Amino acid sequence: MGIAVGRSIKEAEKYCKENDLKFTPVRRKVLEILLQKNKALGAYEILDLLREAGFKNQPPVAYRALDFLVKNGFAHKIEQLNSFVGCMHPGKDHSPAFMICRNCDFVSEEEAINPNFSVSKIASKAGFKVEKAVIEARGLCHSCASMA
Amino acid sequence: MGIAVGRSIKEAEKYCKENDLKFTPVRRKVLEILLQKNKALGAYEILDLLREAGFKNQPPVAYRALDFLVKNGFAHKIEQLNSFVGCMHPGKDHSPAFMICRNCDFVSEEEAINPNFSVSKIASKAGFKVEKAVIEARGLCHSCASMA
DNA sequence: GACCTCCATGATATAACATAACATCTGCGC
DNA sequence: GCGCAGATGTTATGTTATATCATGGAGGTC
Repeated sequence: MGIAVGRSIKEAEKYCKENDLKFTPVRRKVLEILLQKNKALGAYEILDLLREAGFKNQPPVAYRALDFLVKNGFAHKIEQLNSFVGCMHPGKDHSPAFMICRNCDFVSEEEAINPNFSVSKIASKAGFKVEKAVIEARGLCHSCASMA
Repeated sequence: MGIAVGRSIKEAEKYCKENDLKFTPVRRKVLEILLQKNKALGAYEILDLLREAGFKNQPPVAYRALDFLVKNGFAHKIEQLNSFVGCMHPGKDHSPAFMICRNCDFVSEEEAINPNFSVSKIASKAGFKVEKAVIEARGLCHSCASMA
């Protein structure tokens, strides 16, 4: 396991302990999978990896764990891909924006909130109260762009 | 048919003529449905409405028409809902941001590009070249917020 | 007009993504 | 021990989307 992965897992564990959440074996394993693969994975890919690791592999197993991780900020769903990524800086209150490379499928997570950039600004013009913003860009990552 | 709907259909027709695209009966009907309902519709809802209108109703019928409309800017896919909306100002080159009301399901389309707001700004920090940006906010629309 | 090509449509099947519903187990407070 | 709440096991099904191959129809070319 990579050092960064281990650290993220430990942070998740700590956060759960502090907030009375159960960081059960399946949940931990799914988070490990997401962090280790470091790319967007579909629920059924995760399911396969769970089975390989000796867990049960009916769809609800993966979806429940993913719900938990997403709800608590340890993972995010990439709507365009119907897939999931581990969160690179859990715990922090954040507003992620995802950059999805159409060539290599790598997904990078950036911070979307800064003084010049806020979905709420657009929304307020429309009298809309934002609770959650999905920002996902498709294109080419630095390394794929330089190869082209 | 509403006046605005008729106008949008006419614009689509004109655009297709100018660009050598075939604005066929199914495609026109799907666009009409989207504009008339003025809300996000799933492919299978559209399929039902097509059947009622006397069209064939296998899934590819709807998906093909939707692909055409989305590709040419007459409609957009709302990724969070796996559904589709007619475009409020087709033809114009634009960067839409959607506001989805969790209470009434109404979807409004705003313009996301302005000097202070650009996904590309976030992306360039990461060396990422954006080709398409998905921006979708969930929350409460003005009228639902004021009722609460 | 016969022929060809291109794209749209028809039709069948299946893949991929997600959840409902209900049973069982487990940790924990009482 | 008992009951509660949340997690997991299990079966079934619902929902969204695409692959594939056959057929049709408009327009160009000879």
